[in-house]
Amino acid sequence: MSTVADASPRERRQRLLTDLVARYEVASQAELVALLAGAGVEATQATVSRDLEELGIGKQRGADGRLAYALPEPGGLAQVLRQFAIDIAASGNLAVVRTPPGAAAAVASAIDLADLDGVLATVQGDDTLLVVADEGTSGHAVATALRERKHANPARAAEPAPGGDPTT
Amino acid sequence: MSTVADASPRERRQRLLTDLVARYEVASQAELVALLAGAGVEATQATVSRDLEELGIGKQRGADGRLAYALPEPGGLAQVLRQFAIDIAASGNLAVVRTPPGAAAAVASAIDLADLDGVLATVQGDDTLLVVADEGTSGHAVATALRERKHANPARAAEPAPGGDPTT
DNA sequence: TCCTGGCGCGTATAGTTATGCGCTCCAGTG
DNA sequence: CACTGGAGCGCATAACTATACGCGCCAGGA
Repeated sequence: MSTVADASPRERRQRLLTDLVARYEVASQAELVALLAGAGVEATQATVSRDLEELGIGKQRGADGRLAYALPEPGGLAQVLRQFAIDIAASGNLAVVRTPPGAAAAVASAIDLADLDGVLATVQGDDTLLVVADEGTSGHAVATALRERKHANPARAAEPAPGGDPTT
Repeated sequence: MSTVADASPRERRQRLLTDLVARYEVASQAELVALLAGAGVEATQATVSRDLEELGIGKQRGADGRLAYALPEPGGLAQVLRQFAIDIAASGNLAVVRTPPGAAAAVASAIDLADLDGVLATVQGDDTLLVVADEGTSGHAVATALRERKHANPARAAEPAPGGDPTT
């Protein structure tokens, strides 16, 4: 598929965009158009807008509260799972995730940080990790949730889950 | 400080906003205004815009590529560092991060996942982790980068390199 | 009490981003 | 070759967001 030698102008532009967004605090598409032009790539704001959508790039607040373009969260759980979770199974109140050797810890802490509903704790070895389900939940449910995270694309939050809410 | 009993209308509104953004995929401020109204809170789009800035809320791509408001990244490196990195020091080609007992692994994998420039690898114990700098980089440089991540926010800060002038 | 400064917010509008429409450039077919 | 369908993109503009400005409210000092 995407060979590096493949230099369609479209791909080149998008690659450059990703790079610009990662490296600088860019606040507007007009700015991106200018930066692209500076790199010898012509494009209009409309094209950039469409590219940003395809690349999954959004706007987040910088240190000063200003909006700046940002790549899709690289530390997100979905990303980690997609990269490292070879297999996700369940037994009793446990979900079991297999990973490449040495990657279990990374997956475990990503799960911990994601603070998923129904997850009580994680323990990991080298290439395997156990996810302990809360009482009232099953390992299967947790495994399913993890699989969803893995296959559903992005990092987002939009759930019914009326229980256990810190606010309000 | 922010007592729960403190029912300033402003604070109430912002709390509600945070909640709405966390729970639903909201695409526009007009929508937020409507949702607020539905919860009995009157506000205009301008006010919402200002609130979002204060709350650090940005727009990220949802599953379908559409933009939706999103809370500041909870799993991000900055967040992890702020929460767990007690001290960041350096010696030779190493940066040394102290954490609360047991948290070193989480910080290490967050750093791994962030894929920082100049970072070759990480090794961690229970409450300490070593970050090995690339050749050509120093432990001090890495430590500085980590401190910046900790104190600044997600995106980077820099100057447009190619003489592009983002005029307005 | 009157004055003064700061904060919060609405209004109006400038600034920014998304998108309907139509054109051009292929690749695949007959 | 001519024909057809689809992808990619620019133009113009609608949709959306940020902000300059001004007003009203409130606390502190004279």
